[in-house]
Amino acid sequence: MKSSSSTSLPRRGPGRPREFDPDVALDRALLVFRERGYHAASMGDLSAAMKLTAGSIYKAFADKRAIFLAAFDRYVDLRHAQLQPLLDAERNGFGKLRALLRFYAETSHDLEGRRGCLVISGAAELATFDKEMAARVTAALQRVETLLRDLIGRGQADGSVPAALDRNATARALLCLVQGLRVVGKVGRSRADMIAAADRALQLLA
Amino acid sequence: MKSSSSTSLPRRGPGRPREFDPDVALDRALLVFRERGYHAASMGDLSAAMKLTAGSIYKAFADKRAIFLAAFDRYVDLRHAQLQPLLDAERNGFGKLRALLRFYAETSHDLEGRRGCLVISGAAELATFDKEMAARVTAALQRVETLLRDLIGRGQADGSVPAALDRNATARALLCLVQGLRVVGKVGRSRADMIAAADRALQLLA
DNA sequence: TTGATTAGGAAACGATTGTTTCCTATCTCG
DNA sequence: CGAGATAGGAAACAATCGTTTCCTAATCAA
Repeated sequence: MKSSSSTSLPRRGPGRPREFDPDVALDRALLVFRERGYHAASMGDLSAAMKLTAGSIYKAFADKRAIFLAAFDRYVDLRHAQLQPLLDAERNGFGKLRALLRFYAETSHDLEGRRGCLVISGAAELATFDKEMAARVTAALQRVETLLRDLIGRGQADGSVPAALDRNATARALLCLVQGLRVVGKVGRSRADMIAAADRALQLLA
Repeated sequence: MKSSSSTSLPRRGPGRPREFDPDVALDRALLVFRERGYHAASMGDLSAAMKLTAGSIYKAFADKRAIFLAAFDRYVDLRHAQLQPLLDAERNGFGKLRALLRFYAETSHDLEGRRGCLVISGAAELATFDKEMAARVTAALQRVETLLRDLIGRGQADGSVPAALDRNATARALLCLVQGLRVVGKVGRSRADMIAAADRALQLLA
């Protein structure tokens, strides 16, 4: 299937080669979707942000929905790519969990917080009547939940997290917490507020 | 200013009297907005759901945005009206907090969960470029946070919640948790999953 | 009654939407 | 080189959007 993820080769074949980097264009579209959501982002907005005419965009994407789906996938991948080194920098499970919660808090305040979360936009605007979109939202949430559960398990193995606590319920509760951080951060709270909330939630692991 | 909230009198004055109950119409519009969000809900959708022609709707509301704002206010009021008796049924602060978290969990699964939350829709779709909408979202979140903080304080007073814990940080963390329940519930998790997450979060008060 | 006023509703409105068309430019392949 | 194929981009496209108009119906004040 699609192996196109990031920095894939410009593709070899006949015809005039593409003059823009699809990932760069997608990063620009991503910002528009995050700020405006799906429906309020017009093709005009996307065209201006991507620095491409509508005609060129339609050569690369089937329709507006396809742009959003591609931006969505890229957004999810980028978030995890940004998070990973923060997790790697921590020694034990608890430290990694703290890093994860703080990552969400750090990206949920002020300017970066007001730029929204595509997962939440997709859930609110499209998931109800678009099964494929709903499946992607579910998968994106599941991915975070699984990561949380794995980190809890790791913490229990290395002794940094109490062995007694329910991994599944705790992972789900923390999943809700981080998604809530994104919601609350959309209307602009201070960094200190968000960090304090995340640190307070961390006490579920004490 | 507007004192129109619920079950206000049909208004006295000259001219043909209104034939529909604005609150009933608003309840119907509310469902459309919850399922589709703001932009994807067309006036045609609203007209059909409200059982009114567009012309009649525009007699009662300035524009589509005004319908959403009215539906938003009504949604927030209705949610608190549904929650209040559950709080009243509990004796101490901890019981009330448990009731609040479970109320969010109970309304965040399956059909009722897939119907979304207007606060989140408003935040994701409108708040970025509509200051008045952003203010309403902020106020709605603040109202829940304040309620949580008050209930924590009450619990600390009656001894059902540890006196040592940080009221502000805990209220904010629980606010994020319940908003996260609404996000996750949008793509349909089981009742058991949501209740378990809420109950697990409740251990922040132990 | 009569006049003023407002609601209900069908139809029409201009604007904007997402999308396509068409022409030119640039590449690969033989 | 020439044939085929694809990208870039301006302009045109049909459809849908939110909104208004206009006419009739129902009410209140006098």
